[in-house]
Amino acid sequence: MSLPHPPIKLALVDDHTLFRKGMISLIDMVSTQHAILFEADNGFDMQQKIDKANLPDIILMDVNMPTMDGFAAVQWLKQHHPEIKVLVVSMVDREETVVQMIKLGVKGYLNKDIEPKVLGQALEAIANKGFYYTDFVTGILVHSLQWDETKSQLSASDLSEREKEFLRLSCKDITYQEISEQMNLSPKTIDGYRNVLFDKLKAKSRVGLVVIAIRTGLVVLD
Amino acid sequence: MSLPHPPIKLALVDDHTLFRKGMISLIDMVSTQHAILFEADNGFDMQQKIDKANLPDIILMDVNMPTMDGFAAVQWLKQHHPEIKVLVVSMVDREETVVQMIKLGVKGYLNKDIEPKVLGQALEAIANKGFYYTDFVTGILVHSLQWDETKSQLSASDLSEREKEFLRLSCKDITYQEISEQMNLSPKTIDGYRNVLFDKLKAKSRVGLVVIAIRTGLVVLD
DNA sequence: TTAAAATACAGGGTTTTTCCTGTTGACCAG
DNA sequence: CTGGTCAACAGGAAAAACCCTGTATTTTAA
Repeated sequence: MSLPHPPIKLALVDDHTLFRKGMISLIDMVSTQHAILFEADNGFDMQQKIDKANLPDIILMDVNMPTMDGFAAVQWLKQHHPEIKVLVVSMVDREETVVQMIKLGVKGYLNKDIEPKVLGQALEAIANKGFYYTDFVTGILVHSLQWDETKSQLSASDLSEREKEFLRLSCKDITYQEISEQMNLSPKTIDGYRNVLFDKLKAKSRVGLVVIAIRTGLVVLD
Repeated sequence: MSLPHPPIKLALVDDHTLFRKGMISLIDMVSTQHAILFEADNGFDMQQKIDKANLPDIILMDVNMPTMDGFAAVQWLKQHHPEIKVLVVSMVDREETVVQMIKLGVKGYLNKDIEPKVLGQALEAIANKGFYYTDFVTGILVHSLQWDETKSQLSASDLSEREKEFLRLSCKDITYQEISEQMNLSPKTIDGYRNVLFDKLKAKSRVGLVVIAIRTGLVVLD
């Protein structure tokens, strides 16, 4: 369980001093092949302490911090030092938070209540493979992809086949005139479909129709 | 590595007889606690052979099959027997295929060139935890979430802060008049923003703007 | 410092979208 | 057989979206 030969350069960004110190002592226990370059209280502090001539390989990042939180800090890193890998270590495990962080490109997301050896595994995996995602994170990712039919008040079955076809075409960069041609219907009939869908989806305009259709998964963009 | 006590009821859907037989002998090797209820050549065949009084716990499903492929078969199962867990075992590992299958709710996705013992682990995990996702699948999921700046010809940096704001508001169910008010600009200025974005995003209408913005990740729906 | 972008705005016209009311024929149930 | 619902369609008109040309100011880069 020892880390690879070139010492891994680490940095910690977390507003709780005690937690940072605890982390460091844990890392010391699971590995000798590492160096802590700096500790920071928040994203802003990190910006000040980061040394362009000696960048860390991995930054352990908290999410909730004053002044400049984890999201802003990761975004800044992505912009200015994209080669630095971020491992989030946070107490929050809300689906939205995890997904958002993954979207921002973090290489791992650990809950603060994990076993110390998992931390070692994560650091090792990120240093070698480039990422470390637990079953917990994967589960959230999978769940976030699946469109919960129950979560959406309107089920796809509330729409007729023809209405779904109209909705699909409404999400393309074409006029109703062209939609009527592709559906072999009069533009006036299209007028009717639009009106019933405005009512069913509670939209006020075609743009509303489009965003609701996409958000609820009724229409999938190609 | 033995499977849990109540024997797991399995079924296989794959158009290659030889592969099915091979799978079965492999499963026999890694476990004694299971029963193969039936084998099917494709989704349609599966529909015929499935016995409502004795449903399988897990179905091993191929993707590419004649008559009724894996996608259609999984969709049918989701509709008619949502309690059956599907483990995809396929040769294709295209990102889109994997993501699509996960969206359909499959509990695992294995490539056909895996080690036999991984198959045993997968079956065990699906029977117990309900899912089994390899690093391979997780990697694809993570990647599919991250908007590849290079994949998209237009980077977010090609748009000014004000233009991104306009785009964001354009994806709401409001008129340009209302957008102009929210941005504290004249409707005529909004006219200008629309025109430059039509040009930059190669859209022909506001709907085109919306779908491109969402597809490229320039705008995230709330 | 000077020219080129970028930003904000206007006039005025065309096209598309949206909304309202109303008709016709098909199909289904009492 | 008849009333009720539904899909398809129309006329007509107001609102919104779209398009083109042109101006003033500010910001940026050579």
